[in-house]
Formats: sequence, structure tokens, C-alpha cells
Amino acid sequence: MKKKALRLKDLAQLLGVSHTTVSRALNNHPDISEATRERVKQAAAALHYTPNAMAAHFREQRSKTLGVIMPFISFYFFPSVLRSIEAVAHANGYNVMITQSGESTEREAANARLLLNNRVDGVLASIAENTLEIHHFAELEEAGVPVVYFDRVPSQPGLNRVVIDGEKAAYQGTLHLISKGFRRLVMVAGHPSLSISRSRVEGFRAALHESGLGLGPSQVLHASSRSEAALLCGRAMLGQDKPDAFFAISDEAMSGVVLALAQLPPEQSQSIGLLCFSDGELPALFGRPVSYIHHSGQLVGQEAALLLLRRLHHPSELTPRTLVLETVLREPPFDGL
Amino acid sequence: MKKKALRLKDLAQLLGVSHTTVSRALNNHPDISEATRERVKQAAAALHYTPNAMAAHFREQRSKTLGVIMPFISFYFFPSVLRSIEAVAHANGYNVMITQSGESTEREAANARLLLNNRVDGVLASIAENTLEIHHFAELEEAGVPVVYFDRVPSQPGLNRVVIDGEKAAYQGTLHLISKGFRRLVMVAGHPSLSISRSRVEGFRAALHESGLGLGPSQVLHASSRSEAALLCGRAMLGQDKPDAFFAISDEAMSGVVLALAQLPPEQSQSIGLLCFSDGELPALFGRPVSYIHHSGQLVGQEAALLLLRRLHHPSELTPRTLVLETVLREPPFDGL
DNA sequence: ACTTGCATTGCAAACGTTTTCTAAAGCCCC
DNA sequence: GGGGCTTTAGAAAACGTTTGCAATGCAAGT
Repeated sequence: MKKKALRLKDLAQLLGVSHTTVSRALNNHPDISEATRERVKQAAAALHYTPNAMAAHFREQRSKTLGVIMPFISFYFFPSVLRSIEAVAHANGYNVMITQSGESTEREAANARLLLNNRVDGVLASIAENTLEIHHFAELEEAGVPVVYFDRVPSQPGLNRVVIDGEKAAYQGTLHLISKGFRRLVMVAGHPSLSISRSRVEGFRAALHESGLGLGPSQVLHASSRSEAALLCGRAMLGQDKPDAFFAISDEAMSGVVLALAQLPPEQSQSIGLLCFSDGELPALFGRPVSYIHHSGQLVGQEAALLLLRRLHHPSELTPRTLVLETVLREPPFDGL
Repeated sequence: MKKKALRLKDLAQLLGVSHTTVSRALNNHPDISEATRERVKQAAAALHYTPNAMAAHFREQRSKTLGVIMPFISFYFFPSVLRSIEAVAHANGYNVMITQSGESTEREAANARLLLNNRVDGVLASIAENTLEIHHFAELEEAGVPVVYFDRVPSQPGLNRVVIDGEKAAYQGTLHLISKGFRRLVMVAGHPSLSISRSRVEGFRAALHESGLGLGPSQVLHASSRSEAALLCGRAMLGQDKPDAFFAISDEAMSGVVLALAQLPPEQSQSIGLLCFSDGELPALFGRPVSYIHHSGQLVGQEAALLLLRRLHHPSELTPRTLVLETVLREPPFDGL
């Protein structure tokens, strides 16, 4: 089955030229005449020459590959990001190598090292819940591998990031809920050390304060999964000071809320206000009105990949930048099905 | 910023041994004494030696990388598959390189060629809607790169596949709906040339025939996206012979159904029976009872990756096999939130 | 003492490509 | 018709690792 692959040298021999010429012809080097170039390309196609990218990358000392580090390729958000990272990368001649940290800083560091060993040209990273030190990412930068963080970004200064203004969006979202008449708001956030949690909680807090409502002790729930969100939210609905609206920081958190509310009698749950940060696919499906702050994973991935490519192609532009994407609050009914 | 990376040779020089010895020590070659091995490893760690995997892979003529070809890293199903592929691959020392065909056979072929150029050790593939010829995959096998297909598999004989018995599951699911008293069933399928569509439609048809119901002309809808499913399903609900149950072949198709039903007055839609093939995350969220045939993307990815690894490690076991995974029909209420 | 065998280490080749440097060939112009 | 220039092509080096084989040193066997 496995026959020896045709090499540049073999192709050259068959054509009666040197392998140098073949290489140059295939790479459109200007030194090669139109005639030979065509002849070489035709032969390469006819004989199914398969260039060994490994050898080329090794020789060139760059892999033409972008590494990705994310917590999980979960059902929410990250797939959209990955999808557009892949699209942008391939459109620009780069491959994509993915790794998942599983929310473990240790595995995140191991992944960073793995990508470094594989000499990826750049890295796109969304950090794990517990990651505070970013020594493992600093090592990448020191080795000349630029890192662009997206969504879940570290708070250290001087980094390249693609984010939304979660604080502002949460602030506005909270005011929106208040303007709708809701008063006992509960935010369902993620792990407290995550920047996205912190900033959105801060926006929530600010809006409540400004509206004279203040932030009670149990008005922020921290849940790392859908089921945890459901649990905490269900528990909140059993207390005496029942929430009249939930503001979830992700599709996943909102899913938990919806699951919890489904356990309650309709008359108790139907008037509850719901708002979440979302990629936009899920809210229309919940079977009840859910407003959302559109946070496009597609856009995040695209911009992060483009920013990384820009850093790769113009290494001189060294000033780290944080790209803040726009968000829009959308209310049902959502058109276009 | 970018300083020259420490090489095996440099490390050897610093230690006063040959680079051969360093290589062997780091790879736990038995010929190296315990003492030197330790000394080398300590030095490597202390000096942050970063082995150049590109060079090693090139030399070994294998990339320790699995390639993945899928239509889209969409919101449904495929992320789960990818997630476990990544997990299994890394647990076994393999990297993962992903590509999306975007439902285009041409891009699928280009991706196959790309992966071949990159000398991936094996490929996991789920084919595009229109793919009938699999010449581009045959080329991989001819070059010694084994291919394992999952979920959307070609129908040619002699291939390695991981699938579910969609026909049987659809047959049983259809009988289930009939036993619940539904009579005017409509199946929402995908592109008609996809094997998963064909087999599930076949099971649907068989069950209808066996129950003496027969398959009317407009009882199978073919939709390639959520919005198309919603459109066709909404149109079906406007006809005179309104369906009383929908059987969707994916989470995505069911999402379309749910969106369409949400447009109708509750009294018209609430009694409609709903069943779909699903990864299991979505059905609980729809805000109305939806039964599903559990089709675990996680399991599919895991088994496909394991099968591929088995082929890589035991190339002698050449007989192609099709692994058929079990499915379970689940009905609400779903426990565990 | 000389050989045999074993444990440990080193030398050198090889993987397939790109690229720098050099050389040959063709051409123009004096 | 030869000097200098341009165009084209080749020779050789380099990228960093792994590995077959040779070499060394030492202990044990004869």
C-alpha cells in the first residue's frame, strides 16, 4: 500500500533538471523561465507530486501553523470562535492546531509548551478559570511566538487581546432590565477569577448602585457549568426574596437558568425577566422570551486570528493592543427565524 | 526578543557529551546510564531546552498529528466530536490539525491534500453533503495515511467507519411516535445524498409501511440548515394535511422545527409530537417536551479516534471495520437537569 | 595475559526542502 | 570578437533531530 513518496529530487531527475530548479519552479521563483516553470508544474501534477510540508517547514524554521488554547470545545461559544479561526487561518495559508486546557492551568501550561515544541508561528488563547500567573504564555512570547488572547483574557498589562466591553454591556443590560420594571435582579456569572466574570459583575453592580438598588449578598451566583447554574438558580427561587429577573453571562449559564425555571410552576416562572450574553443561536430556542447581548464568537475568532496574523507579518508593530468589539442588545421576537 | 533557541547540540556541548547521548537520555533510551540520563534531564529543564518537534517529526517521517476534516465546526454535534478527538489524541501523544470543508467537496479534497502534504499520520473525516466520489480520500490511503470516517460516511465498501445504526434507530423512533398515537408524521432530514439522511429516512419509511401508514409525498423534508428546516416545517403546518409529529434527524433540524412551531398559536402547536436525533444537550432546553435518540458526539469522536490510533499502531490489522454505536431513546423529563 | 562480552558513548548519515553562492550561457555593444 | 551584463540553472549547505554502527572501557572468563 505504502509506496515511497515522490520527492523533489525524483521529479527533477525525471525532468532532467536539478531539484533546485523544480523547487523554484513550484514556488514561482522569478529566476525560472516561464517555459520550465510550466513544464515542471505539469509534471508535478501528472505524477501526483506531494510536497513534504514537514521538510519545508523544518527548513524554513516556521510551521505555518497557529496554535489554539481554549478551555473546552464546548457546546457554547468556543466552537464559533474556533470555526472562524480555522477559516481565517486557512484563507491565509496557515494550519490550525488545537488544544484544550480543560479549565486546568497545568494542562494549559503543558499545551503552551507543546505548541512551542511544535514551533507554531503564533498562539490564540482563552485562559482557564484558575489561571492567574501567565508565565507559560510569557515563555511563548520570549521564544518569539506571539500570543493573542480572546474572550477570557488575563488582566496583566501589555497583552494583545480581543474582547468585548463586558462591563459596559452588563451595565447597559442591567439598566435595560430595570427599565422593564424588574427589581430583584440576579446575575449568573462564571468563576469569580475570570476577567469576563469580574467585569460583567462590575457593570451589573454599577448599574444597580446608580439606580439606587444596591447589590445584595446573594445577587451574584458563580457557576462553572450548566448544571451548577441550574442548581444555584433553582435554590435562589426557593428563598424568600425571589428574583424577578436573571442576567446570565453566557449561553451556558442561561441554559442552566432555563432548566431551573422549567422545574417551577408556570405562574411562578413566566413573568421572570431573562437576559444573557449570547452568541445568538440559543435564545430563540428557549420557548420563552429571552433577550441577549450579542457576543459573536465568529467575530471574536476572526478578529483574534487577524490580529495574530498582523503581528506575524509586521513584527515591527510591537505595541500591544486590546481590540474591543461592539455588542448589541437584542430583544425577541428575533427575525429571520 | 527572539533569541536563538537552545539546541540539542548546544546542550550537549555544555554538558561535555555528544548530542547523541543527550537525545538518547531525553528519550529514555536504555543504553544510557541512569546517572547521565538524570544529569541531562536536569540540565535540559534548568536551561529550558525546547526540543524542536518539527525536526524530530521530519527526521522520523511522521508528524504525530491527526488530521480532521469536517463540514463545519458548527453549533451542533461536531464540536462534541472534535472535543473528544482532541482529548483522545493528546492523551496518546498526538496533535490535532483541523480543517472545515464548508460542505464543499472541492474544499474537502483540498483539505485532504493539505493534510497529506503535512504528512499527518491519520485522518478523521466526516464528509460534505455533495461528496459522492472519494478519490481524494483514496489518495490518502494510497499514501499510507489511514482514514476513519465518522457520522457522515461514504457508502463505498471497505472503509473504516464509526456510525450509529440510523436506520434501526429511526425505525424504532418512528414506531415510538406511532405508539404514542401520532399518525401524520413528518421527517426533517438533511441533504438527500448524505448517508445519514438516507438511512434514517429508510427506517422512517419502513416503520410507516409496517404500520400500514405509508409514506406520502411531502412527509420527508430535506433541509441543510436550521433556517431552511424552519421554513419547510412552517410551510408544512400551513397545508391542509397538517403533521401531528415531527421527527428531526439532528439537533439542528429540530431547532428549525421548534422555531417554526413558535410562530404558531399554542393551541395549534402544543400537541405536536417531537422527536430528534440529538447529542443530548439541547432537547431539555426547548421549553416543551422533545424526545430524542441519543447520538453522542463525544462517543463518536472517541471511538473514531481510538479506531484510527489502533490502525496506526497495528497496521497489520488491515480489515476495514464499521463500528456501530448504540443509541438510546430518551423521553422527558430528563433528570440531572 | 588475552579474549570475550557487555555497558556506555560517540560518529556520521539521513530525512526533503529552500536558498546563497557560483557558474554557464546568451546577448548587446563597443 | 571579447568584455560586461542579464537570465537561467546547478552545487552545496543548512535546518535539528534520531539511529545504525563503530569505538571505548571495563569486568569476567579462559
